[in-house]
Amino acid sequence: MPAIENSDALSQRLADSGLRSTPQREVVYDVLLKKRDHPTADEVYARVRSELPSISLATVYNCLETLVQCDLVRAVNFERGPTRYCPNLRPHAHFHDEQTGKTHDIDLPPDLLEKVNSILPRGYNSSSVEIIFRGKAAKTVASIE
Amino acid sequence: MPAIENSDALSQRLADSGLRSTPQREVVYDVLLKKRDHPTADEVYARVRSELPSISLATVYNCLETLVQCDLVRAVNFERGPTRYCPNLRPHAHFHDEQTGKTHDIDLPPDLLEKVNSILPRGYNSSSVEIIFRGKAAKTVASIE
DNA sequence: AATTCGTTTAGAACAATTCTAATTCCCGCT
DNA sequence: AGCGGGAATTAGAATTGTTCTAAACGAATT
Repeated sequence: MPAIENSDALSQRLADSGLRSTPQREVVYDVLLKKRDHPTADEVYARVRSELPSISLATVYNCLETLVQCDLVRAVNFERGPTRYCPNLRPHAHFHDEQTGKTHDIDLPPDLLEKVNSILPRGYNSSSVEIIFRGKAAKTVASIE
Repeated sequence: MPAIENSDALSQRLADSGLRSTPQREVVYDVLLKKRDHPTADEVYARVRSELPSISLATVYNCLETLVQCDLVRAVNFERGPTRYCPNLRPHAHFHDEQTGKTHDIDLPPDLLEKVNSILPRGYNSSSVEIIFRGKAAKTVASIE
């Protein structure tokens, strides 16, 4: 696992952005790292509460937003519905299983992003690409959910 | 322009699904065809009203949903915020200009979808792929918005 | 003309998120 | 230690986008 993906990285990144490390931010980030099933803010709230019962939902939203700003977490929106959060920083696509509702990370080979970017006509300057598959995954597929 | 992208196609597709052609559905579809700037339901509502002043917002939502069901229109969700609607049926990606907020369609070369699909590990069965670019488009880029 | 069923409608309800204003917390300074 | 100031958290209200509900409408069918 890359060194960046642990809690020490958090205070580092926060400091870099002139922000403070707080218990709320740490627990929110820990929760995302611990169960990488692309939870919604509400789901994060529920999980964080078992550790920090007095945290408020607004703070969970604030913390998630902060983590996204610091590039430690990606916010993902397939379809209408709540935003989901993903601490996987490697370039990856999302596979959305329409049967189970679960979302799987699919690592992207380095050359693919190039190839995808190459379809952009002149004048388009892309800073990021998102790829979302929809379909059905075999039961046997190993996954972090 | 492909024959499917006109209003006659609408009653055809509706009939195929056992649905009726109505003035509301026609105007909603016309509005989407006429100005392809990926409008939200509210924006569609505003445009339709100039032609059909008594239509209700609920009906606009209903019609849009119907058109999506008939595969005449794609619903698109980048980021949180309202769903946007797109009558472009060709395989295409979306380029979201972060400066202007405008969304541009980018046609996909036939081999790209193959290439993209090929990164899926065994066991993943994709029924559709969505590709979203974010970035900045040069002012000079020609576009239907 | 009565029946039926799909469609439209207004408004209420709902879900997700953001805003507001008050409080609390932490840090550096005296 | 005590104080001032900015950052962070908080509860709850407000907002936004969408869906639901129940009534009314309308076109086709008996």
